[in-house]
Amino acid sequence: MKLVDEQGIEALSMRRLGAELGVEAMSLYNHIPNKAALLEALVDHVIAEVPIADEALPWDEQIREMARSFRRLSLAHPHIVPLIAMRPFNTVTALKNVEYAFGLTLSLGLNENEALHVFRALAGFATGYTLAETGGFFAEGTGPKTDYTIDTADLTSGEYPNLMKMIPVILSCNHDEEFEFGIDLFLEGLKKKMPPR
Amino acid sequence: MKLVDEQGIEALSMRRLGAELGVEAMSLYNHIPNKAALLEALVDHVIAEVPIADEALPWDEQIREMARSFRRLSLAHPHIVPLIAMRPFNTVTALKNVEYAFGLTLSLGLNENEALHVFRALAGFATGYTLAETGGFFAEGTGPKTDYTIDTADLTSGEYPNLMKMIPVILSCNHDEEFEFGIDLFLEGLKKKMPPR
DNA sequence: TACATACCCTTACACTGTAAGTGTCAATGG
DNA sequence: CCATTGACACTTACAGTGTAAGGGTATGTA
Repeated sequence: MKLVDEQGIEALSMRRLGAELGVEAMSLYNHIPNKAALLEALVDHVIAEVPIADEALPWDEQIREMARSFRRLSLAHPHIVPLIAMRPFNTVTALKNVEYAFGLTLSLGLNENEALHVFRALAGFATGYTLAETGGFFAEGTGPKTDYTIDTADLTSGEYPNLMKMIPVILSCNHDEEFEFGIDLFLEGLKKKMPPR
Repeated sequence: MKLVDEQGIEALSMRRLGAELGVEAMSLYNHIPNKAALLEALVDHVIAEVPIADEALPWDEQIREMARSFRRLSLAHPHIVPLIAMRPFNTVTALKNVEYAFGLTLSLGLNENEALHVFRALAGFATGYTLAETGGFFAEGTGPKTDYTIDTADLTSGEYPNLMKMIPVILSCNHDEEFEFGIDLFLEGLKKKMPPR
């Protein structure tokens, strides 16, 4: 984890990890079946840190807390976020969070199908947003520059008036606030779909 | 693209692509600077197919259409979805879609900051959901099986009552409908945040 | 004393992206 | 008409990857 956090995911090779541990690469195979399992363990380790929200809180505040925790821990290990986003939440540790989340959505009075939809919509937003954030949003210039890449400096022509108008807020945007805004949209929509209690 | 669609992203190596084209691997470098540019071109090619919605439609229907188109084309090239989700939308072709989307959100009467939030929330949901869908949702069994992976058959103990209750709907869930439900939540929340016109 | 287990090692293989250099056509300009 | 150029292909080579195969040794158990 230290290796990945400090040097990125492509720095994690069996030989390099071995060297870090003062051991040959092949010795690692006495502890892990293969590299895929190693990556899965990394994901599991991050997910394991996501705490269950305080069940005494109002349900919407619980949802907020879960999303915040997920994002906070993702941002703490940005190089692992693509791995997290790509794998289904079916690791040992993620199970307790899924169980909790289903309990929460079911308690809202929705039927099972709708409860599942709500969970997946929120999980989709949280992973998608965080993935984009760690990968570098459009026009923030953190992404890799290639032949196909556009630089904001190239947009001086009048072809993209709306985009030009947005550049200042893109550069000054507060991501914490933006993430909360996204959750707001969801929760407001959800409250409208919920049966009265 | 054909190679990736048929055999997965890891089947795309310079040598294999060369062989497919009846050419040596190094000859490809006369046309592309490096492999990263090749991948970026693939992403760009998919995004290029996402059509701008009919501007005569109501604004919420335009948003729906854009999200649907993005998902439809993503599902047509599932192995490329992780690449799409990881890169910022700053390729040449994606630019016109971003410009259009900003025009749409700005036209809702929101200020620029909020318009950006709305765009990113929707984009985050669409990419996150589609990524999860192509990667295999939890408990649908399409993900890779490793030591850390849970199988639904292992859940017979009473530790996860909510999860057990959800298994049937997880297996029978209609993803088209679910995606629409997610957009619903967003749009309902958005309508509540919008200034009256 | 015998055996099993845990853990490390070395060697080897097939594969990766790509730097460097060479060869060969077709088109262009003097 | 010939020289030069550029596009495009080739070969060779290098450092790096995951991991299969097999061998060594120290510890704990029967």
